[in-house]
Amino acid sequence: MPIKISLPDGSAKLYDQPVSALRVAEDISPRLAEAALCAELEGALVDLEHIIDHDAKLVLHTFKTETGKDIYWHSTAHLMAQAVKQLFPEVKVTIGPAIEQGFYYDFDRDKPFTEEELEQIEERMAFLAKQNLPYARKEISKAEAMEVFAKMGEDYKLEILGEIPDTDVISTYTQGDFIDLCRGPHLPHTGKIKAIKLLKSSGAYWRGDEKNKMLQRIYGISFPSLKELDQYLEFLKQAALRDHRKLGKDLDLFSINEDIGPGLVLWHPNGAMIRHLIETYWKEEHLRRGYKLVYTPHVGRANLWETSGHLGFYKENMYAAMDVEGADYYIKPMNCPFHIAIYNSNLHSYRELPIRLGELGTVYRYERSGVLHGLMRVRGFTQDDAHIICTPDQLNDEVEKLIVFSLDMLKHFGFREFLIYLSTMPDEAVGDPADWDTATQSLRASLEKIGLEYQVDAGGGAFYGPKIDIKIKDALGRAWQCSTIQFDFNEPTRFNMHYIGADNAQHRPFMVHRAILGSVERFFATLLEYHSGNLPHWLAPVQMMILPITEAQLPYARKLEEDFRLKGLRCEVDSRSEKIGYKIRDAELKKIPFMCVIGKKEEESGTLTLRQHTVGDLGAMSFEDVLSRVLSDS
RNA sequence: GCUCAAGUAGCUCAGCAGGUAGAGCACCUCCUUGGUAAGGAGGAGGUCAUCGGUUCGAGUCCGAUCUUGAGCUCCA
Repeated sequence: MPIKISLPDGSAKLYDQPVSALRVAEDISPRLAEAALCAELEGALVDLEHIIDHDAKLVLHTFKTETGKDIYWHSTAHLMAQAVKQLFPEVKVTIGPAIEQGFYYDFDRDKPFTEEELEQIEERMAFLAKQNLPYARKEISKAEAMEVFAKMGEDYKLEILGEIPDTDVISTYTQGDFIDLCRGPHLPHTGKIKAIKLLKSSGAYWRGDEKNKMLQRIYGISFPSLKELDQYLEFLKQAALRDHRKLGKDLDLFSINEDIGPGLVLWHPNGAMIRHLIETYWKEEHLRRGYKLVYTPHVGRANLWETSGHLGFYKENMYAAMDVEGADYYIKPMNCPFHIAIYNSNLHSYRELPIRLGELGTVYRYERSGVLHGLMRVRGFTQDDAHIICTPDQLNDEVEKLIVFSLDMLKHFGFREFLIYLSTMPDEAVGDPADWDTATQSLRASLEKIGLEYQVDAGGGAFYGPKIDIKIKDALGRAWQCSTIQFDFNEPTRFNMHYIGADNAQHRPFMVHRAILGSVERFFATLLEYHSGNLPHWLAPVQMMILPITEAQLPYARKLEEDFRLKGLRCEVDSRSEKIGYKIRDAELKKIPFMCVIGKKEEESGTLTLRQHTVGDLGAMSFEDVLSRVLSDS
């Protein structure tokens, strides 16, 4: 009875006796056999050496698939551990997984690895790679494994082994003189690893717990060719140029001042203009969708925060109380208690619901000094916050509208790729688990109805309710949370919120917290990085620079400036006594979307010559043409 | 908060066998009035993050503090 191996393209191969995955690859094409890194058999990942002895679906992974990259980098991590053990035998190995871009391995060592040592390790890795050492899998019992790693003094491996059930089969992978506890699979041999770069080293706690010992982590990346490595290093270089902290300085958008305090942002005129444009658009969109805008204070009495539960659940993120005539006041870390107070200031009928209260509310949270990062992570920031108070049967509809609203708004700013997460009940939570389940299902149903791909973050919800988060990526591909839609079981009860139902009885409303941009600061940073500072022209602080060729055109330039401004265009005149090339260069570096060159010709013919940032000369056109072109949204 | 690294003019950086600071750009003045990414000359600008120590003498060595960066942990 032949063995039938089904392939992803729908075809199949028949074999009379068991074959290795590699053999199947060879039979498909020699090139595939060369490129193949590991195999997936009926959804389970296995080595290429794995012998297939029954009918099965087979997928071969190369460096082109995520799984292929994963295996490739994981094997490189093992190679790094081998090199480190050879060079520094006293070091203990711990764990070394593949990550989104590369891999790391944590080592227990007294002192950090220096740059020179990283180079040494990198060289040793290249040397070992060239030897084509096979990654040999071996399955042993837990007892045997304990003995092997105890003999080597690898305490961390023993700790990991200790948590594996006694009956499980343990696998080890050995390449050359290095043996590691590992589930696998791995590359067939080290020779597949052609280009290696160790990027940085830093401290990392064992198992990510700051109570544990700090280990030395080395990050690296590898590729099947030098060309791909060079491309990646070039990408890192380009990403650094798009860093919002650099752009913020270059374009004079914002600063953070040591004397004022870390994590506290100063918005310069150009940055403030962009923020104003974002916020104006935000307000208009919210009014269009039935939101009511509110304003609330920055501080509130201790009693308020006790009622809300923040002093119980959120105190470590709040700043110390300030004394006002003997009463404690806290600066707000969230806006919700204030919005609830507005709701509670009146009696509400079910006919009024849903009520949607929105505010660009500035909050202050204590963040540990080590986590601050440009505008991405600060101590004072403005949330585009809103609270939706609705009846239980309005919930699904509201959540759905919210998801659509969020995506629409993010798309309007140019974003196209989103990571969506559904976060469920954490260990420490308030509310009835049955309610949690209902709300979580509602969030899930909305996501599925709209047809969005999402990941479940089990236990990642807030203490007060489950949530949907939408993240967007920065220049380096790091994801930052923007939109968040959070269900709240906590505060409606604590603040005794209610509405009068059709039955003339009091009912508890449902409440949803939500932010679309997240924080204006973080959103602004991701926006800058996404567009490399070349903002869509509706967001540019200066949309057009008027450049007179000589001082003789200055009066005409001033007149145009005024005319354009009256039409709602943000423009300025570069009146310096410099050559046109110099003024163009300057406007280009400032990433101003349009330049309007005014010379003798233009003044006499009444036309304008337009130039677009990064595009170049667009030729002569009329005042109206320039206007419509510059004011268009795209 | 933890580990490591760094902090010199508005910006980017040089200076480090310890002998009281330098470049380019930006800025100001003057000359030049020039058609699509830098015209020329001159000038001004720094208690070398802060505080303390070692030394005849410290940007340079040591310590503490503050801030920044890369991670860890945590989050909008």
